[in-house]
Amino acid sequence: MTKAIIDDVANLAGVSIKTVSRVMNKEPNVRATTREKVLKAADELNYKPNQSARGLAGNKTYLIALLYDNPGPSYMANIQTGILETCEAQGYGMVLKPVTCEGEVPLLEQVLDFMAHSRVDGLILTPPVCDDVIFKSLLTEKNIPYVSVAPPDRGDKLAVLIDDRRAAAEMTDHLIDLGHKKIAFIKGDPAHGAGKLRYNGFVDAMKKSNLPIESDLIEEGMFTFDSGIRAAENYLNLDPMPTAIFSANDEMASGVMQKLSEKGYHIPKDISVVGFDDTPISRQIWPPMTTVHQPVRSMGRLACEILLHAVNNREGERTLEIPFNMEFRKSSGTLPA
Amino acid sequence: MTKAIIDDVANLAGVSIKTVSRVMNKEPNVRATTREKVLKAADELNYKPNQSARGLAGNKTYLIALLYDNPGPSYMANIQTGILETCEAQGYGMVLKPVTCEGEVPLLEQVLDFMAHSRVDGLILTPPVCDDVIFKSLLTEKNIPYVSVAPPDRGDKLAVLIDDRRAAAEMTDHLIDLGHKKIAFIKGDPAHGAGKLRYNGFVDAMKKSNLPIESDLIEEGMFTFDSGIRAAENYLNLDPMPTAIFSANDEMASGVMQKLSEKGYHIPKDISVVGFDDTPISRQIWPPMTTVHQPVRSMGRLACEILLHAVNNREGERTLEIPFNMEFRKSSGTLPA
DNA sequence: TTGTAGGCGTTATCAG
DNA sequence: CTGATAACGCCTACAA
Repeated sequence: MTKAIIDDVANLAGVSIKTVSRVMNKEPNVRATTREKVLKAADELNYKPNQSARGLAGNKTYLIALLYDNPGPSYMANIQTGILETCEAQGYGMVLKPVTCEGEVPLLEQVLDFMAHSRVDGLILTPPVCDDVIFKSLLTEKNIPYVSVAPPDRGDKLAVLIDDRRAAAEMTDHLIDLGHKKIAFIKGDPAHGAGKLRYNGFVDAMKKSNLPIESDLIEEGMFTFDSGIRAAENYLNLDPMPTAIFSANDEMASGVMQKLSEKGYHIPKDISVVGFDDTPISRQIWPPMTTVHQPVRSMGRLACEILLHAVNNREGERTLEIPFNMEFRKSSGTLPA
Repeated sequence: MTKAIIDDVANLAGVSIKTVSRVMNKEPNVRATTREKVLKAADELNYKPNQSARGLAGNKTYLIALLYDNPGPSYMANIQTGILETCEAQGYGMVLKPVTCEGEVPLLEQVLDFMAHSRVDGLILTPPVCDDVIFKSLLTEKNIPYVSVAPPDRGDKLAVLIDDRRAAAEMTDHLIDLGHKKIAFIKGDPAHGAGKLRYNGFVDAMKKSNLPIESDLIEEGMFTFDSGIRAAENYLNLDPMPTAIFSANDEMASGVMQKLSEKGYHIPKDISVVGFDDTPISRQIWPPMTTVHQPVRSMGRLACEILLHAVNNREGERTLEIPFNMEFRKSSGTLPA
C-alpha cells in the first residue's frame, strides 16, 4: 500500500485536487456535500498531506521552535508538554533549539542561522532568551513571529506571563504574617528579568510593612543549587542570622535547606525557607517547601496558541496574564522563640 | 535581500544546479576545484538549502522524533541535550512525540499516525516505549528506522544501553561491603525492562554473598516519589527493619529518605539508602545520595549518531554499551551498631 | 462553488 | 566528472 497523495483522493471523490486542498485546509467555499465526499475519500485512503510539499508550495514548515538557554529540567518538561498540547491539536511539530545568551556568538546570529536552516514558522522564547530586548526588536524587524513566555516587556506583541512581582510580595507578606522581621532575600541570575521582578516584589512588601531591607541579608544568586549553598554559608556567618530566607527560586532554596540541614538547623523551627516556582524538588525534600506555583504547562499551551494564531492570521497583539498560586508547605513557620 | 536558492549559487559559480546539489550533499564525483568554487559562491550568497524542497524531492524530512512516555524531567533534559548535539552537527531537527504505552489507543497506532503526518526519518525510543517488543517488531516490519535507548533486546538492530544488571549488582555489593545483610529492594515499574534488570542484579549479588532475599523486604514500586514513600512506610512497620534500602531509581529513593527523615531516622547512621540514575535530586537532598550514574546525555548523542548513520546508509546493526559509574555519597554507611 | 495551469526548490535519472 | 530535464506533492493565482 503505497502512500496516498492528493490526486488519489481527488479521483476517488470525483473532484479536482484543488477542491481536496480546500477541504484539507478548512477553507470556505466548498459545498457541504462535496466536503463530505472528500473527507470520506481521504479517510478511506488514509490520506495525510505531505508536509514537505505543503511547506514548499506555501512557504511554511508547520514547525515551531522552542528557544531556551539552560533552563531547569522541570521547567523544560512542563513548558514542552504545554506547547505540545497545542501543536498536537493544530497539526504542528515542535523542534528544540538551545541557544547561548552570553556566548561568543551573538544570540541573533545563532537564531538567524537556525531560521535560515530550519525555516520554522515561529519561535517561543523562554527566560532568559526573552529578556534580551534588543534581540527581540531585531526579530520584529526581520518579521520573525515570536511569543515571549516571560515578564512583560512593552516591546512584545505576544506574551504569556505571571505577575512575578505581586507573587513575590505575597510570599513576603506570608513571612511577615508569621512574625518574621529579619527576612533575607536571595536574588536570581541578573540576566533573568523575572529575578528582578521578584526582588522588587519582596521590597514592595517589606516597605509596606515598614521593615528594613538590610544589605547583609540580600545575596546575589544565580538560580543554581550551588549559589543557594553559598548564600546560606554567608547567612550562617551573620549574627544575628535572619529568621527567614526567601529565595528567588526553588533550586537555590533547596541549596539553602541542604546547607542548613547539614549544619544542624531545623526548618522551620530555627529558620524558615521559602522558594519560587514549585519545581518537583520543593515537594521532595524534607521538609516540603513553601513556594509559588507557576503554571508553566498552561503558559506553554497558551503561548503556542497565540503564536500560531498570529502566524496564521498575520495579526495580533496579545498579552496573557496567568494566575499564580501559593503553595504553603512545611518549610515556613512562625518566628523562632 | 531575498533568500538565495540553488540556481543563484549555480549561476554565481558557473555550474549547473546538479553540481551545487552534489557539493551541498557531500556527494563524490566533483572535482576539488569545482567544489571550492561552489562552496565559495554558496557562502557568499549565504545559501542554505530549503528543507521542504529537499524533503519533497528526496522523500526525507531531516527530522527525527524522540518518543517517550512520562519520563523524569532530568532524564528528558539530558537525553534531549545529547540528541541535539548530534542533530546540530548533522543538520537534523528533533521533534518531540509523547506517547502513551498503556492507553486506549495502541502504541503502534499512535506512532503510525504520527509518522504519516510528520514523516520523520527515524525514531528514538526511550523507556518504557522501547520495552514494547511487539511494537518494535512491527516498526521493523514497516521499515521504520529506530534506535532503542534501553536494555538490550535481541530484536533491536540499533541500541544504546548500560549494563543495568551489573550496575545494580555492584551497588548491592557496596552495601554488603558496608556490612549490611538485611537489604531491602524497591522494584520499579514493571513496564520498564530496566527495572527488572536492576532487580536481577540485586539478586545476583545477594546470592553471590549467600544472603537471603526476604520477600518482606522486596517492595513493588512505580519509579515515582510517592511509591517510594509507600515502600518506606511498609519498611517502617517491619521488625526488625532493614538496615539498608536499595531503590531501583532515585525518585523512589528520595521518597524513602523523605519519609525516614520525617519519622526521625538519621541517614545513614540508622539506615542506608541508595538509588539509581544520579538525577539532580540525588545531590540536592540531605544527605546526598549514593547512586549509579547513567550517562544519559552521551547515550542520547550516540543513539542519534547510529540512527542517522543507519538512515543515511541503509545499513547497520549496532549495539553500544556505555559504561556507568558509581557515585558514592553520604546516604550509605556502615551497619548501625 | 469548482477546476486548470504554473511554480515552489531540491534531488534523481540518464545522458554526455 | 558534469549537466539537462523530469519528478516530488501541494498551493496560489486566475478562470470558468
